[in-house]
Amino acid sequence: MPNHKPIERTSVSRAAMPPRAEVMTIREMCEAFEVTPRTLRFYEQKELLFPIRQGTRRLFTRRDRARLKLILRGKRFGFSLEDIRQLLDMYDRDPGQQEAQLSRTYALAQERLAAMEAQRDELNEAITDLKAQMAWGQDMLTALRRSNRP
Amino acid sequence: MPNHKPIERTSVSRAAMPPRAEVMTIREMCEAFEVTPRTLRFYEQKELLFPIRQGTRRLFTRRDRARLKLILRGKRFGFSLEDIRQLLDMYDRDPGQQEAQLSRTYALAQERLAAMEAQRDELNEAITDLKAQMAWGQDMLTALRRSNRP
DNA sequence: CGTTCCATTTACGTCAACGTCAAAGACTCT
DNA sequence: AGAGTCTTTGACGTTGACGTAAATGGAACG
Repeated sequence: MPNHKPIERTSVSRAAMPPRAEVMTIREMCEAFEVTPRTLRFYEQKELLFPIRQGTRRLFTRRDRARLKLILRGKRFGFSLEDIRQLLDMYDRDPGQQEAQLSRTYALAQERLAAMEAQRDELNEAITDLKAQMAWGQDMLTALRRSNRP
Repeated sequence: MPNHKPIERTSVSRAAMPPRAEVMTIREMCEAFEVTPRTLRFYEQKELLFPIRQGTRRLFTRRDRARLKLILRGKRFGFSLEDIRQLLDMYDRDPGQQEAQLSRTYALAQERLAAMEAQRDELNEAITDLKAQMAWGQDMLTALRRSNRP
């Protein structure tokens, strides 16, 4: 029985690094952001992230982390990955057009907001209707039970 | 120029039928329920509908119409077609177990309701957050505009 | 040097509810 | 009999965001 405690192989080198590591491995990223490795590779392939390489291994920089934050935020709002890519791209291309970029982003956000509110309203209508149906079913059930075993 | 007015080919035979036609053609169904032919054929293939045949053509009975109504209602509530099929099947199998059937349906409806409410809550949170982000962006924009052209 | 354990690459699979052809009837009017 | 207009069947395509499996590679531990 070699060792009980799993050895943290890279614990020495990582402990020697500055408190907030410059780069993170794929696994560290996964834990930090609650995503799978597949997701990170997928995002790289879709040009949403650009991890550097140490040999063949990916190392995610602060930039990648900032981007991933934005990606996950965008997803919550219902933006597609393609939408998000275009936005991030825009900010990357020329770091001068701040105003134009922000106003473009704002416009897209407005669209999204409207869509989300529409969806919520539909959902609420459906919920209301379902509740009505259920009330009806409830009554039906009571009546049935009464007649089945009085 | 043969005729301007499009002739209703089946107008005679259909006019001869009782006021509320016993069966409907696929096209009539599509118009009545705002679905495509593909949808109706798909539902038949999935054993949600059972139109009879006149030669090769489908004729949808009152039963089909009742089922379709339920199918579309179920869809609004977020039930999958498979869920719906099972429910309809259940009611079909033995028209005796009314109480058991209704109570099963009620239970499923409760699940659905909970899911829908959860989804709505998530959506609402996202909406709130997006609005917050947008307010921030709004401020940013104002500040940028002020500094860009004062 | 061998074992272990990651990581990577590649590529096909998934899921739902249809959409979108294409080819071949089928019906009716003329 | 031809023309025009449905209808049907069959089968592959679509969409998004990954999941999953297989084969390969490399690094650290012992």
